[in-house]
Amino acid sequence: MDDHEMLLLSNQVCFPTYAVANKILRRYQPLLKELGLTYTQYVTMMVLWERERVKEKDLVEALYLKANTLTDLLKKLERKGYVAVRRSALDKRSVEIVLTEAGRELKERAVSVPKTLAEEHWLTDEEIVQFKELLNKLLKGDWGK
Amino acid sequence: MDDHEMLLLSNQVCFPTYAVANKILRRYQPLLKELGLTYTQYVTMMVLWERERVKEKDLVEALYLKANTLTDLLKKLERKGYVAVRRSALDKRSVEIVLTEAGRELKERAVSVPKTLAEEHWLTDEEIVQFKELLNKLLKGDWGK
DNA sequence: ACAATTTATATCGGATGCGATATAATTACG
DNA sequence: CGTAATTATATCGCATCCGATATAAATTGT
Repeated sequence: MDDHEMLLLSNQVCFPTYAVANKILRRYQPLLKELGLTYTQYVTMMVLWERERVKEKDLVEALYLKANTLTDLLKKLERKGYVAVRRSALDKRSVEIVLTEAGRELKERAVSVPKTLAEEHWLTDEEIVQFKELLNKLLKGDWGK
Repeated sequence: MDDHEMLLLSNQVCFPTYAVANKILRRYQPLLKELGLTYTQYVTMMVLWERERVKEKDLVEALYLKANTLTDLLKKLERKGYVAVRRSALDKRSVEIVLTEAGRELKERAVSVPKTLAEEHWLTDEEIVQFKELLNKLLKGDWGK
């Protein structure tokens, strides 16, 4: 591949990944709006629904985000009453996030989101498996710090 | 799959897509900083390097973005001197974007970006083909408007 | 013990990205 | 022909994201 070709949009992997991520986000937004959640708030809640209680640090790892991105987001989730945020007693640098009763209740309503979207069959079951394997390889790779 | 499983982060397609897109963005940023471009400005310039001259409307389609996202971005690229933005004479609603000489020169320096990243081999050649096919199917799908 | 380093968050500023809404130009149509 | 509908942008406000930098607490090394 020569220099010219290297700069063609169609030869990039980054570009369609970025475009698909944006497109997925746009599809989720109207559904999440009914729950009063943004997309990042939604995936954050997903971790809480699985674990009930996590350190901010573990959340950062689980979501592949940076701590500063989560700081504000957690405050917003706290204002909405879905989580409690408190300094850990054991390690006063650390922050613990705990699911509240309201947060637990939200889960019941949230089920409709993956249900609705699963019915749209963007990919076949086999393609989904393939796609997730590739995405995982990219996520685990150590090229992005 | 029951309701509980449906809300596991590990069963989502959206989540790793979103995480990978963010990770890719983070990897590009330091390289693009040397060119004085942000990621979206970079992909916009890619279209210009291919076509020399486009309508804003066509740019919106090519980049899978919304017009309002591009309006500000184009002004910034214009301030940097890489493009000229003008109302079309034929259709005064429409805006034409034209690559400038400085924009053309930028291309020479930009080649280093895909070159550097290609050397990092995030995926094998075969996986890249597979991945792009899946991404394309998702991009072409009519579920996201 | 205690100075130096590391770790976990918080703050700030810059750049998106989008929906909702507004505006101006063009097209459709009765 | 003139009004209604459509199209292409522009504005505004909100919610991310991130890098750089700051701060406080814990850990390490001597």
